[in-house]
Amino acid sequence: MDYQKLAQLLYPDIDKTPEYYEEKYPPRDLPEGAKVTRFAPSPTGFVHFGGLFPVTVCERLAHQSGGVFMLRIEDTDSKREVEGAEMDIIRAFEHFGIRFDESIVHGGDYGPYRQSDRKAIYQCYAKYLVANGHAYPCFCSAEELDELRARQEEAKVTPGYYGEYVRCRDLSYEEVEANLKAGKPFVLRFRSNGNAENKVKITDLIKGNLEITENSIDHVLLKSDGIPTYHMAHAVDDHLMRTTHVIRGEEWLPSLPYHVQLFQALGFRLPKYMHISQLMRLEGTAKKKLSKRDAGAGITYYFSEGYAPECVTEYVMTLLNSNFEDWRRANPNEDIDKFPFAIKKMSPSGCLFDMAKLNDVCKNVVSRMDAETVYNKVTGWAEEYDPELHALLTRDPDYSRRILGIGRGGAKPRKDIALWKEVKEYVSFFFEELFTVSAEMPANVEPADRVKILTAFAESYDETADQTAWFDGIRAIAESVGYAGDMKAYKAEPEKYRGHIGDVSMCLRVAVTGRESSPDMYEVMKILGAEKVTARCLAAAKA
RNA sequence: GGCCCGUUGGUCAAGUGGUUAAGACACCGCCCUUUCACGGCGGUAACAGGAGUCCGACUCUCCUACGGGUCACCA
Repeated sequence: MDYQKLAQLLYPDIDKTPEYYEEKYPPRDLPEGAKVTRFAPSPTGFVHFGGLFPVTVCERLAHQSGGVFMLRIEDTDSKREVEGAEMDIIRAFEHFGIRFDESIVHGGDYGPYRQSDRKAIYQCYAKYLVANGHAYPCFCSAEELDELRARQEEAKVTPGYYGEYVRCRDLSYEEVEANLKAGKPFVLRFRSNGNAENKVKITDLIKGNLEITENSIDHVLLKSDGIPTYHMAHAVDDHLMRTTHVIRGEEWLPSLPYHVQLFQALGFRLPKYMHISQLMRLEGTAKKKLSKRDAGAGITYYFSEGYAPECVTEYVMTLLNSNFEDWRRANPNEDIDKFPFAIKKMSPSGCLFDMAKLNDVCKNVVSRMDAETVYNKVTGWAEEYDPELHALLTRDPDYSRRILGIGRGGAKPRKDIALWKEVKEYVSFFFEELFTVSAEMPANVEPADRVKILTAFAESYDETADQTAWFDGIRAIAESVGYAGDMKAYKAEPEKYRGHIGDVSMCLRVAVTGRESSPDMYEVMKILGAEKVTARCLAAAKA
């Protein structure tokens, strides 16, 4: 068989050669050790939260080493494509501070960055493979393949197009020509020289040394519409874009031997591989892949809930590099990009997505922000997701900043807020329209005592008093109604008192804020002002 | 089912032949505090199971179990 002639028959319009592209996309001129990475999603209209993991690894590795990070759109499956999805992907990741150096919008010398725009390139290499006997056209119909699969399942053998089951591998030139003339569609298949009895040794930077069964299947390289499958596109694109590190989900591990063969057949140098484990969630006692329908699986969830992007990044980092939390404790205010990201610190096993941990990380990150930052971020979020809150906070920005600033900036900042969505509930009692008198009171305070306490406080509250004087006033009220003004005295002889100063404080807190948990009461009362404070105390006394 | 990857407390995890098997989240207790928080101190809780190698295995090998992935003209 004259493969050269067959290649010409199959792809008469392809006049470029691999040399042409090699020259057009030369090795990158980068410093020693610089990594070139890429994130390559399909524009399906759903941006998965899990994508943040490989993306973050790609971005860190590239930018930390003075390399390049690309975004390549893998739109070779027109059936799954969704309008506008490309921009959604870019916007989503940029929201989390991911900077792409090259992409369909950022440009770059190694494009096009959309696979549907690279058809001629793939076909050139397809033609090259045919010319070298590494690929052949297959005219089997979908029905024939279904039938083959059924037969293999029946016989309990590995399904697939390989070995004795291939039909089109050795068609003669004349047969191919006749099929083409008859207008029969064909796919281009890889002529595998692999043997399922053999193992290939491959090193994965995360998983370590692997021994995987050789690929013996003649996989499809080009679909009948001339568009490549993932595998072909991966080899051609990552070679031509000069990717040094292929970072992807571990679902690709089984096809790795095939990719190794392909790179060999194409004469490409193999890139380094890093396969990242999938994010899981717990269902009963079983770990399940975080799937589309789960809360938190879609990235838009984090927008609408009001997760600050730096909080999410922080959490992602704790899962990606096991020593990140230690580093953060040692460098609480350092820019996250200063963290030395290490491939070695990545876990080979999959982890569970832990919402509680995420929230804890959020609280820590938010607690480190100053009032101005919080104000700007919350209003920015609320503008889109909670117009009522936005209107409330922007009505009097200084008032809002004072509220959001309580307990902030000290050595032991409060950690009340994890998500912006929670801010409304948190600040609600500062706004009359959201405040409701609470009838709930500490159970161990007699209703009659409660009335006495609240009335006495309302009558004596002096908003000009300093914190000590203010508290002394409360202490005096406590003692006047038979409550211990000192916790130690109370603990020593609890039977001597009707309650303690803590109970009294709680009465005031509930009356003024409507809740059992709030920031520092002295600050809260000063911000609210004497008029509201006394009015609320009297209202609560009545209730 | 075949093939592949994985398995340290409820969760995330340190650990690379000899450790009282870190730390974080969650949970519980105590302390601090005017209270809720915050913070501090402490506690419950783990090497999936079985063989083997070795003076000695969480660490190495094998088997089993469990979990996950993959077997498309989808990525």
